Amino acid sequence: MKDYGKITHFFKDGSRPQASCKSTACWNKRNHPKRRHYLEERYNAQKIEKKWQEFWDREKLFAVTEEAGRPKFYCLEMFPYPSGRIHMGHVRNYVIGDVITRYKKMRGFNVLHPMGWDSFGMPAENAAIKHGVHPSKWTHENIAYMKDQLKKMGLVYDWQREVTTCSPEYYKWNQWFFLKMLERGLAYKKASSVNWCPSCETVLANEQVVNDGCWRCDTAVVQKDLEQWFFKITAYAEELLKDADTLSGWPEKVVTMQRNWIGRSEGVEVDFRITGSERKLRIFTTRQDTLYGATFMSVAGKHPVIQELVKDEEILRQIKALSDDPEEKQGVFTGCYAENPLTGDSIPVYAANFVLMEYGTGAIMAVPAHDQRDFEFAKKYNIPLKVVIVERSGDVSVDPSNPGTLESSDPKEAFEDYGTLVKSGPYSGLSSEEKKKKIADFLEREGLGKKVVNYKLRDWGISRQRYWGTPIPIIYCPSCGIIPVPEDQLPVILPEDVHISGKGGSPLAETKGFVNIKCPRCGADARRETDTMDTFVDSSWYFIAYCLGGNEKVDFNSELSTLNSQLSYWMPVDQYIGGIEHAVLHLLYSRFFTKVLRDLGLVRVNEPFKSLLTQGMVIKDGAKMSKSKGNVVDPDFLVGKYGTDTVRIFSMFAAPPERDLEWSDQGVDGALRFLNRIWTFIYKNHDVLSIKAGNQLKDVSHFSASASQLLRKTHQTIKKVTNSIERDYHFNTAIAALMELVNETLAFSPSDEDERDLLRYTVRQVILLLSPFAPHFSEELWREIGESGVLFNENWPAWDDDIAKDEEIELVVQLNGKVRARITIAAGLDDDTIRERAFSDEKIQELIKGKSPRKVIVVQGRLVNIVI
RNA sequence: GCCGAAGUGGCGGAAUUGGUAGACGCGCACGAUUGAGGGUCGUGUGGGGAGACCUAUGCGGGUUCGAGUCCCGCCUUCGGCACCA
Repeated sequence: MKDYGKITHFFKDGSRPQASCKSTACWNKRNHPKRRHYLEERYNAQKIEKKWQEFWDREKLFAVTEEAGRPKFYCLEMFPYPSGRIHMGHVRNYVIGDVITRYKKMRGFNVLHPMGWDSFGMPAENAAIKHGVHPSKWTHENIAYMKDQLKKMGLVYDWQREVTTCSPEYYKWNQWFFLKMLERGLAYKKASSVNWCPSCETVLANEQVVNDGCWRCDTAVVQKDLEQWFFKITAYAEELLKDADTLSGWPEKVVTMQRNWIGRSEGVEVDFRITGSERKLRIFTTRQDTLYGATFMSVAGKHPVIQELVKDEEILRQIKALSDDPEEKQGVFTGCYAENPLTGDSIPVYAANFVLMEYGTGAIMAVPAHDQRDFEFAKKYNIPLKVVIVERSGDVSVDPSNPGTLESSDPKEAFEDYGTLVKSGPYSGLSSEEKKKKIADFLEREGLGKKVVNYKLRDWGISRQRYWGTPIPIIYCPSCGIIPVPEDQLPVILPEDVHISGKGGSPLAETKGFVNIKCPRCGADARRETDTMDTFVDSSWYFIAYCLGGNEKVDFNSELSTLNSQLSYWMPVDQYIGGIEHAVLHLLYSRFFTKVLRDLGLVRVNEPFKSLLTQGMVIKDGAKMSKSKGNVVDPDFLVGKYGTDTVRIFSMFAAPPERDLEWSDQGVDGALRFLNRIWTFIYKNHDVLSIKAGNQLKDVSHFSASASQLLRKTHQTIKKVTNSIERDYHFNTAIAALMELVNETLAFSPSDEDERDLLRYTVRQVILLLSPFAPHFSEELWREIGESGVLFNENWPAWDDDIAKDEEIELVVQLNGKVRARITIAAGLDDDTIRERAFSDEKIQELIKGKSPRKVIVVQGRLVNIVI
């Protein structure tokens, strides 16, 4: 175990950062050579930040190893796509993580805080098309630049664990997972109608279509029939849903979005016999209680039954011509009739534009009286309604034989609620809920149907017709068919010498050296798969790669026991921080991958992320920062102008992390002012403060009122800052509390040596509390007050509740709930005494003169309310 | 349409279990320092009123000694889903 506490020098070569008082006005320089200033007179952020960044980097202070018995904390921020430069959203995200990391470190945790690059993806290809630079070169240059930016922000990571998803060492394992999933039937290929982005010229998964547009470029998505590879995420639908209940550290909003996305519904599948045919039409419904009310059926335009049974060309033409406008219900009568299995009624079968082939069975029974869509459809095509459920109306019981039907009363809309059944044969008079179960049982018993569970969640299509991604390790052989690349031939390297034109299809298809290959089974000429994987595959397990030591160290074939000891030490991620935009996409895929990896015996956790913090956007002038709006703030510029500590303080102070943050240049000035005031104060009081403070105060009994107050405030602040961080990472209130303490500290003038001790003690606590937020600044001041260790190896300050307790409190005296007086009393008096004090107040006596109070309420530490 | 979150000074935002509304910061005003500006420091700052006081947390009700906080009904804004049978 590293003993950080014993570091006495600063750099490995034994040199120390030089004390640097250049001020000629500094008398200490002449008179007290042994107590020289460490600080310069003025706060020069650029200078000190560079120094400490080099120091942290050189000492690798955030390199961690598993230490059995020491509590771990895995703090993770969503890794960036290396688009070229860090933006303010990154700054906010990563500063939050850095503050948590430094805080947890000071609380004694073994903190894993890694960083990497989500470096496969379209912008690299676009750059290649536009500027003729190879995606690889472009990506690696961006990574180098952005890594430097992160360091300049004072973010500390275990860079030894860095991952870069576009490197073969990394994407090899994407391919390996693919093969493992193929073996288990979790990866498969099928032809289907897919979402196609004409601009990106690639397929998109369902989750990646946002408002009918591409999640990346907003281009309208079209449907296209293609063969592509899928991951069978639906095999885990039930578990993903069930385990959503265990995500107590996640925002409820995100969990709800995932539940809705999975979209579980319980119902029955029922077979309807088609009149004059052996063909049965299977439908899915969750409202089998309305089965008696079915007056027609609807099937999707693409339903196979149409091809089988409809012979009339004109009808087929009309079905094809059905509009896909969601506003307008449209249908065509197929000429077929079906039999209701419960009533034997013959009802017409329509093709309808609102029935989805992809959900359920692609066919429904239509109950216009109890489903709004069916209702609208029935009205349009003059199909009769049959009311089978009526509202339960209090104590008025409905006579099942004569329900007073709504049929004649021409309802305006369908009655979709549960209620009491009418006109439903033997089930009449029962409640919907009761009948649902009975009918389901009956159908199952009679072989007419079965209970099923349906999900909205679709399998995850991962094929992308792009170059800059992980090659799918598959070979197509004319005689052997689809052959997986043998495991020992991984990775299938993405060739570098390709021509990227941006015109149609993947460039890999035209790269002969890549495509043409011998079949590993029979040796015949064969072709490689030229699609690459969705980049969300890369980000679905990167948090596991970090645990194993980063890019080069990942090896899932190595001894499982070694793997397991690393993974079970670090996993799950204790705190994950990132944008809400991944609420479904990345977070759902990662949960799925974790479960698959668990079933492969690689990890032991069911869920990857214990707690999730979704930070708000950074906005300016009321809108999200964007080039087109011209309201972007450049982090490089800010750090150059103010220094990163000021930027960090403002970012953490201006709003709680989950809310949007309105950027304010004047607010940043204020943050700098705050730091400057502390700096100047410590510099000016050098002769008092440069003496190292003890951890205990000697004698506080004779303290002046102002000294007692400062001591109390110090402990109150430690408590408040700690609680703000622990409770919900509300750094804004933590910093506000620190500002209050600083204000009081600066106003304090000690009157003797014990009180000077107090000042030293308080300043020491301030620096410790400030250090996660303004780390460079704090390290510098730490030296000035005679300390030598590294700040984040110090213990986080503790408070004493007895000292933090107020001795005197101001009490509000209310008359009938309105504040009428304020009295100052000693803390801890009993109710009777407090009441007495309240009544003896002159103003109160005046106001209640002659009246006798009806009631007096005493709230300890708060107020007295006299009701007259 | 359905689901969820949020509405507090000129602005960003504070307010354990219902208990002093507006902490902290920005801005603004006045004063000090300075030749001047900037910077820094001090004082003040929800609205109304000379004042005692009155009035204020989107709007309207309710519960309570007491409501930003709890309940009912609306309005607005922002997110998510949107024919899922």
